Order: sequence, then C-alpha cells, then structure tokens
Amino acid sequence: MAFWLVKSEPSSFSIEDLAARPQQTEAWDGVRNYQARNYLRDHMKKGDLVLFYHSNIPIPAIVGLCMVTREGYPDPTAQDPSAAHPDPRSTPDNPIWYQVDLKLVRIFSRPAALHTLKQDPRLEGMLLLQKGNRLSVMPVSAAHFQSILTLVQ
DNA sequence: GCCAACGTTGGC
DNA sequence: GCCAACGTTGGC
Repeated sequence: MAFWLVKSEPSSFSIEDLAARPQQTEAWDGVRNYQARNYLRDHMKKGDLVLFYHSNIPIPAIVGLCMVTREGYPDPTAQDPSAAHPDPRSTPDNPIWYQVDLKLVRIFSRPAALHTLKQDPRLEGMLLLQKGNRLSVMPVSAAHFQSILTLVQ
C-alpha cells in the first residue's frame, strides 16, 4: 500500500464538502499538471491512503484522511467547456488528464498545521515541506505518514 | 495583496 | 533546443 497527499483550497473544495458528498466520495478531477497526472493515472491504487491538505488559507493544514476507491480513469471535465479547466487537446479516444475517486475515511479532530509539520524533525525531507513545491498530488513515505498520524490524534 | 517559485508556451 | 515571457500556486 502507498500513501499520498492531495491539496485543495477549501474555497473550491474542502474536506467538509467531501463529507457531504454521496458515499462521502468525490472524483478528484481538474488536475492539470503532468507529474500529478502520472501519479493519478499510474500509481495511485485502490486502498491507498491519502492525506487531505487545505491550502491557501490562514493556517494551511492536513485536515483528514481518505482512501482511493477507484483507480485512474479519464477526467471528463477536460472535455467540458464549462468546467474550470477544459483542455481541448484531451479527447475520449486520447485522454490527457486523469482522476481517481477518493472516499473520506475521517476528518482529524486535531488537524496538523503546516507550521507544526515544519517543526517536526521526523518530517524532514517531506515533499510537502520543500520550498516551491506546487504539486497538488504527491507521494508520502510510510514513515512520514505514520509520524503525521501521531500528530492528529 | 505581495511575491517567490515553478511549469508552460512560443518565438527564434 | 534555448530561454524570455507569462500564468499559476500558495505561503505569508
């Protein structure tokens, strides 16, 4: 099993929004970065655990946990002109962008704030903490994942 | 709102 | 293939 982290701006989609979805499940669409796409398409497997991160707010934080319930499949919003990030190059025969389905596992009662993560020596080298990292989907090592779990409970 | 960091685009 | 210009991300 592998571990991941996804970022979302709560103003567009928060973990509370995920909790309110049918089956508490959401298609993780709209990703338009090739490296993140490759993770979604090729590497995220059913049952993998995914940390949910709120970005672009006063206290950015890891706020919950979800699980991959469907592996990579073409992102239909790429072909939707009214969607946030349409890409006319992507076609049903030759899709460029992919999504997975994420199901909520739980919302952390004690979220792990970014400034807390930065102070934890166990999390040294974590991708999320690297300067200038803008990936919205990224792998998390098992050790880092376990350390983060100790912070949120 | 600012701005550093980064990815993408497109002229050459 | 280089690289300047541009748009976006996201912490602060």
